Amino acid sequence: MHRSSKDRTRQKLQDAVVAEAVENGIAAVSIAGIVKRAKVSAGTVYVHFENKDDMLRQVYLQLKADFHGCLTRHRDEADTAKMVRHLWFDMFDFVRDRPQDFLFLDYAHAAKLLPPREQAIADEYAEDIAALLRRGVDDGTLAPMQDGLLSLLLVAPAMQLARGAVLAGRPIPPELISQAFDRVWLSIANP
Amino acid sequence: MHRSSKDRTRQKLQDAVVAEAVENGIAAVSIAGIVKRAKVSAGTVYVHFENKDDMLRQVYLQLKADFHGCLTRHRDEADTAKMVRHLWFDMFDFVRDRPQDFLFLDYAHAAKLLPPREQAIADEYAEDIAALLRRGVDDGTLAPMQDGLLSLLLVAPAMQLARGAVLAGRPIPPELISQAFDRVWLSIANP
DNA sequence: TCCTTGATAATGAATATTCATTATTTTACG
DNA sequence: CGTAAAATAATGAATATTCATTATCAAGGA
Repeated sequence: MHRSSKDRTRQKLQDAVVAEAVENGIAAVSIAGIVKRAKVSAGTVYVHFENKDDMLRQVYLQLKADFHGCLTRHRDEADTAKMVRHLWFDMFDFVRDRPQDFLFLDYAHAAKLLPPREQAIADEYAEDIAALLRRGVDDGTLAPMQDGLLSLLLVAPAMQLARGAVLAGRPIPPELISQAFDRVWLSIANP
Repeated sequence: MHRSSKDRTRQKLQDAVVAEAVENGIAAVSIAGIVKRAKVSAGTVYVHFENKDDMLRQVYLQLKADFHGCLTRHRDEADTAKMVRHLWFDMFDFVRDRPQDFLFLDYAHAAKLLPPREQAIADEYAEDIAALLRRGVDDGTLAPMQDGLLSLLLVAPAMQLARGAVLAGRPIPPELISQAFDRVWLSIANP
């Protein structure tokens, strides 16, 4: 099997999709642009994907899974305060290492790429984070509050901070990540 | 045949653009879909706008201005704590009154609709909010921190809360808005 | 030899845009 | 006033364009 070659082509396509989408917006991604960037011919796309929409969907789901895997790397950390800290910093590691992929996730969310069934899979990731945080409420580390509010207070500022930095094309200074976390912690901690 | 005044037709088109974009994603808005929804003929679009992209841009800029005007309605309130509270609750008023328009703004942001020149105009709104908050730092009400962090801590959770509620199609209970504000306030207030 | 990819061209369906015509409103002038 | 002319808005069928997709054939590597 010439498997490795096939995988590499797929990865080239995925990277090209991300780059095109980030540069011009998802609405403007075209097969022509993608194959030009990936240095691949048009027909090759249809060896790997059913069609353009399928390609966008698959890339999105793949990155979404990568991202969530990165965020929850330390889900087994018993000390909730530490676990939440890891969650925060791991997210910025992903953003530092794969800024384009991160932006694509951000854009794709607003582009209605997924049909309900697959959207439900994506939504489970958010629910998974919420469940992790509930552990913190149960053990008294985090303040009890309405469902979903906790993850919102934690995740929204992080995403916004990352988005801003990536768009501006500059790295996020570690001390800013740290400072932001300290402020956010004030809003979610159990006093 | 009955003719409505010019700006009534324009408004119908704008509403149709928003509705179509929110329903299927901005990538999928088509002239056909818009004119069907607005109950006007295809040619009418080109009476009001140069072309499809121009229409999307103008709608976006209009809504962006509306939204910012709503947020900063109480910019002259001398008591910064009160002013920030107003900012928060006025935003949710906008979301309650015009949920579709709000979602459109959210989607459009990720769709690279604007060329740099016009994007700069849109960016000034964020800078305006940041400036308002700096007043709060100067008078000791808000905690001093890195540039932009303050507005991020305030605005990101609000947007996320609103987005979630609108997508789920349910109104945001006032006490949730209030509770969220109290938590966010902990992260931005000067102790 | 078989599988994957590259290059190129052709197809056609979707859809953006044009424009001559019709409808309505506003203005000007008796 | 009343009404003709001018200005403006809207129409929608016709046209132009874009672009995803398919087809074909050649080449290269395991």
